[in-house]
Formats: sequence, C-alpha cells, structure tokens
Amino acid sequence: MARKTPQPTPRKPRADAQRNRERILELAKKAFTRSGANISLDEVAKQAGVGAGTLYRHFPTREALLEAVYRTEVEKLAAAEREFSDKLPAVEALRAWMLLFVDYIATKEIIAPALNSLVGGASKVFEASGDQIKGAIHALVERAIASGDIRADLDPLDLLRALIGVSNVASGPDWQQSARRLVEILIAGSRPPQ
Amino acid sequence: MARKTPQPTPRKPRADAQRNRERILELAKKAFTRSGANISLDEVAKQAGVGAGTLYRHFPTREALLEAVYRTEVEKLAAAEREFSDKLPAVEALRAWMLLFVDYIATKEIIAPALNSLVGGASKVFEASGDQIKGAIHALVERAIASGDIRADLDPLDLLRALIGVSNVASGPDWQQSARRLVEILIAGSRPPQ
DNA sequence: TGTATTACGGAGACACTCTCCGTTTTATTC
DNA sequence: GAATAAAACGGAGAGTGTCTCCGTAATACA
Repeated sequence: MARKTPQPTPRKPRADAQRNRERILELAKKAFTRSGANISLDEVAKQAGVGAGTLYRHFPTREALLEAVYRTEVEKLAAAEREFSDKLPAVEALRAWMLLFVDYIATKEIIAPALNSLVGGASKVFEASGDQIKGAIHALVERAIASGDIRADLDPLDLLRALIGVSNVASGPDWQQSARRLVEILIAGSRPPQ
Repeated sequence: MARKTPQPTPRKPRADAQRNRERILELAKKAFTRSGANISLDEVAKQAGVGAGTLYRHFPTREALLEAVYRTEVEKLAAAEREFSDKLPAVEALRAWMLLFVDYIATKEIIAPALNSLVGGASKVFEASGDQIKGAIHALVERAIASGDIRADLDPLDLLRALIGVSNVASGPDWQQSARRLVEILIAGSRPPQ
C-alpha cells in the first residue's frame, strides 16, 4: 500500500524542505557559473534566501552540492552515449560524445573550475556521478574496439583523463578549438596499428 | 658601470632576507609534497621558523610561492628539452620529454595538486615559468614537424594541455601507467596522415 | 660606532566553514 | 479548525585560514 515508505513511520516530506533544496540548487548553479567553484557557500545560502544551516543540511559538503548541481548534466551525457551508440558507427559515436563532453564545458553547462576541484582533490563526483561518465566512455570504446576501429588495449579512462585535462586548461579564447583538435588527435592515436 | 643597480642607491641585500627566503622555499616544498598545495601558509611560515609577514613579503600569493618552489624543476625540464633535441631523433625527443614531464609529477618533483590549482585558476605559473615549458614543447614539436613525423598543423599547446590534464587525474595506482599510455596515443595521433 | 635602511614577526582584522540549538513551520490527528 | 509531534529553519558563534600593519630588531655602510 504505502508506496515509498518501507517502515511504519510514513510521513509526507515537508514542502518547504523540497522548495529550499531546489532553490539552493538553482542559485548554486548560477553562482558557480558566475564565480567559479570556490565561491563562499554562506554566500550561496544568502542568495538562495536560506540560512547556512539549511544549505549544509541539504548538502553536507561543497562537493555534494557540486555533484547535485551537475547531476542532471551528467545524466544527459550518459543519455547521449546511448543515443549516439544507437544511431552512429562506432568511431563516429565516440567522436560525437567526446565533442559533446567538450561542448558541455565550453558552454558552461558544466563549469571547468568545478571539474577542476572535483577531479583534482579527493573528490566524489567522479566516483558517484562519475560512474555514469565512465560507463558511457567505456561502452563507446568497447564498441569501437569490437568494430576494429580502435586498438584493443586502449583504456577508456585514458581518453577520459585527457578530456578532463583539457577542460582544466580552459583559458584563452582558443581553448575550445584546442579541445576539438585534441579529440581528433586522441581518436587518431587510438586506431589500431595498420 | 654599475652592474645590477640602475639607480644611485646600491646596497647589498641583507643576508637574513636571503637566508629566510631559501629556508621558506625549502620548507614549503616539503610541506607541499607532504600535504598538497592547499596547506595553510601560516603553517608553512611556522615550520620555516618565520613570521607570516615574512613569508608574505617574499611571496605575496600562494601561487608566487608555488612558482618559486618549482622554478628549479621547470628549468630542468627546459634543459632536458635541449639535451633531448641534441641527442635524439625528433619524435624520440618529443616522446622522451613528454615522459619526463609525466615522471616529474609521478615522483613528486612537481606535485600534481600544485599544477592543479595553478592551471585551473587565474594562475601565473604557466605564464611565467610556463613560458619555459611552452618554449620547450614548442621547439620539440617544431622539429618533429620539420622532420615530417608530426602533422604540420599540430598546436604544441594541445599536447601540453593533455599532459597537464592527465596529471590532474593523478589518482589510483594506475595513473602513471595511464599517463605513459596517453603519451603514446598522443604521439600516434599526431603523425601526419599517411 | 653611529645611523639610515631594510627586514622581521606576530597581533589582529577580515573571511570562510560548519555546527548547534532555540524557534518556526508543516503534516497529521482529533 | 485546533492541538501536537515531527521536521526543518536560521543565524549566532567557534574554529581556522588569509593577509596586513607597524613597532621592533637586524644589517650594511660610512
């Protein structure tokens, strides 16, 4: 009967909690995009019109907040993998996905400074949401290997590392072009020895 | 006549200032290597046995300190470029240098978290010392292009970005191997279309 | 040795992180 | 529509790190 409550204490979650959570996410994304991943969390709380305690209750750490903010985007990337794999030849799918990854960062759908502190430190985003990303590139590479377009001994994570790396050096007006060129280099370098 | 003093007020720099500067650098490198690039600077000052004011006078920002700490290493990288270029065929020189770069980070001669905060933010290391690094890879790539081993339209900085990127994801016991594999991928991907 | 200059040091103002707990809001019960 | 207990709020404040300021000390030079 009870749908989502395994135990005898069912209680509808409070509406204000839900509201606040969404509002914090919304304002946090704006703040991160505007000022980078190191902005004061108290400041984010203020902008969202909540107390610091509320923010920290919903998101215990900065990284938890970052992860929540970008979870949607990460899921979109995972979805794109499925779509590309359905519609495109193996190598094309891989290329398209890598370019999409780059574009997400270029257009600040995912901000580079976020990846920066996430990947750099003892972060969790690329362990939690990261599993999705890893799964995506893993599937793409596997298919490309099966089709014979990519060397069999290629570790998908190598490519991912390089991609993330480029996003770290995201400075200068040229960087997006550079990222695209790098995708081509990576793909070319991943082909099997003829 | 006067060698290093453009103006009429020549005065030998104070010995204690020089001593302190060196001592700070020495202890800072240890501290960075041990605890990462985010350690408290007041703590570094304490370990070096100087006041916070002294540390900040010598190195106004965290990045200034990081740059000074790693300047020696950066110069070694630049020197290695010259040596490799002298002794090795173009592609081999490029490969050797890229591997050396990776090794420096692997062996903590240059710590990855340092590069992390350096490259990510509005850092200066890869503008100041960075010129040396850029110069090195530029020379290597240019020679490899001249010898026909590398595509003529390759931007040397693309390779550098990828290298730095990998160092960011420096986690897990496998990462050094991954970095080496990536170097091979990058080189293979940089060859001219046959 | 005297003196001008340079550098030192650490107290303290300011900023950010994160927690604790008294107060308020909400869902539910009657 | 109250009454009640549970859930969530908010912001003061303790803890920590950053960076500056300026009275004091060390040094180079005459």
